Amino acid sequence: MAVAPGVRALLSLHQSATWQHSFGLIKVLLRATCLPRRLCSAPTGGDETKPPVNTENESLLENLNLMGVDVKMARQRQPGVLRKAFTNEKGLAQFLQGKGASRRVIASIISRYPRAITRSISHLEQRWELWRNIFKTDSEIVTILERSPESFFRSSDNWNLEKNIAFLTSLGLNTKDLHRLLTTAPRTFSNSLELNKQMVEFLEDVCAELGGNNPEQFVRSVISRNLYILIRSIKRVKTNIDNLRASLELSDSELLALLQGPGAEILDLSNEYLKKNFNSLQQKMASLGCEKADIKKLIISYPMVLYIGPDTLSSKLDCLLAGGITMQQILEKPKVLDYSTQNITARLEELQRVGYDFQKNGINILDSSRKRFDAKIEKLSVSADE
DNA sequence: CGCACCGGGTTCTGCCATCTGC
DNA sequence: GCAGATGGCAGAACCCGGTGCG
Repeated sequence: MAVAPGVRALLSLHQSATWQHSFGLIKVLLRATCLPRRLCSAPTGGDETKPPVNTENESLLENLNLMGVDVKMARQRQPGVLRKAFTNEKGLAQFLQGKGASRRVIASIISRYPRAITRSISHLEQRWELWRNIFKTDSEIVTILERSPESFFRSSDNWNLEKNIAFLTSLGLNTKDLHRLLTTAPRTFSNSLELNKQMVEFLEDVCAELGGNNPEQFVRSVISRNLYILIRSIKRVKTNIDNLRASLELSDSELLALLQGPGAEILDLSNEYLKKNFNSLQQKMASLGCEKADIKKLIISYPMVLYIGPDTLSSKLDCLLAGGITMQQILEKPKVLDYSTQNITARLEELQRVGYDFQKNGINILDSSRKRFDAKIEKLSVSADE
């Protein structure tokens, strides 16, 4: 999964004369990449002199307005960019247009992440090339940019990006994993290599401390199950792990199994939220007559239950219980909690209509796709008519 | 054939705080 | 003291279908 060979050469070129450090380069770039007439904004009347501080670049504002950028929003987000003497809004717009972005999308990107207009064309080309190592088409990238401009533009360090790709690949993540990762949590790739390494090392340590014998596999498993893990702080993940262990009184092997299994999904919840949900779950279940062991069993077999907010969970449980389902059945088939309260309510009504017997048939029917559920109901209705 | 088990797909940014380098 | 770079935070589920087994 090596990065395209040409990219490295391009990168080192760029490194030796960066946008920020060479005014000469800026001028060359501007001449090369912008339209002839007022390529890029310069302060009114200003020559090469810096504009007075706290003064916005008028011609830049004009350009942005013409491009449909929400200048008010841009000012609110990154006021400093509007004061810059030299920017590359037109070059950026042309570049993105060439990749298939619409005028509206380009304006939206700049409005939400103004610093994008400080990136040079060569920087953009290099970065795009690196993303293209993972995405098959430009339009996929445009979609991500529209969704999260910051993920693409926040860092000016293409070398770091390249190193990140190499690092993540070295963990044994395949192309498909990287694709999912960059699609879902693009910020991961703008993290410093060091930060990503620290999280990986932390996870490896967790695995080793719990007696796991394959830390690399553990890390792959956690990342694959929770694509957001690398954009969380170690503190957050560590606190959640510690809290889970303490509140469930888990042994090392139980915790290890939980973390590399379904538990990975809840590691990135905010600490307070996880704690709050655990407490309210505990309270709710106690009020329904559950033992401590029941709670532990539920969370180990279905940690996603801790994802559900107190109100949602409470109404979901009430709804199931009111429909004639027992807590014991829910504990056996917790996946029914996956479905929305609305969905569950509607299904319970339909099932009641055809006289479905949960005691006899179990509750698995609630955990099925819409298609399968409807087919089942259809069949039950027919046989009831006979 | 019907069912249960199980894993996968979708998704998650936009703001603020803190440093750093000029 | 600036703008840039980067870390970190809050927010909060739902649904589908392949497959293998009885």
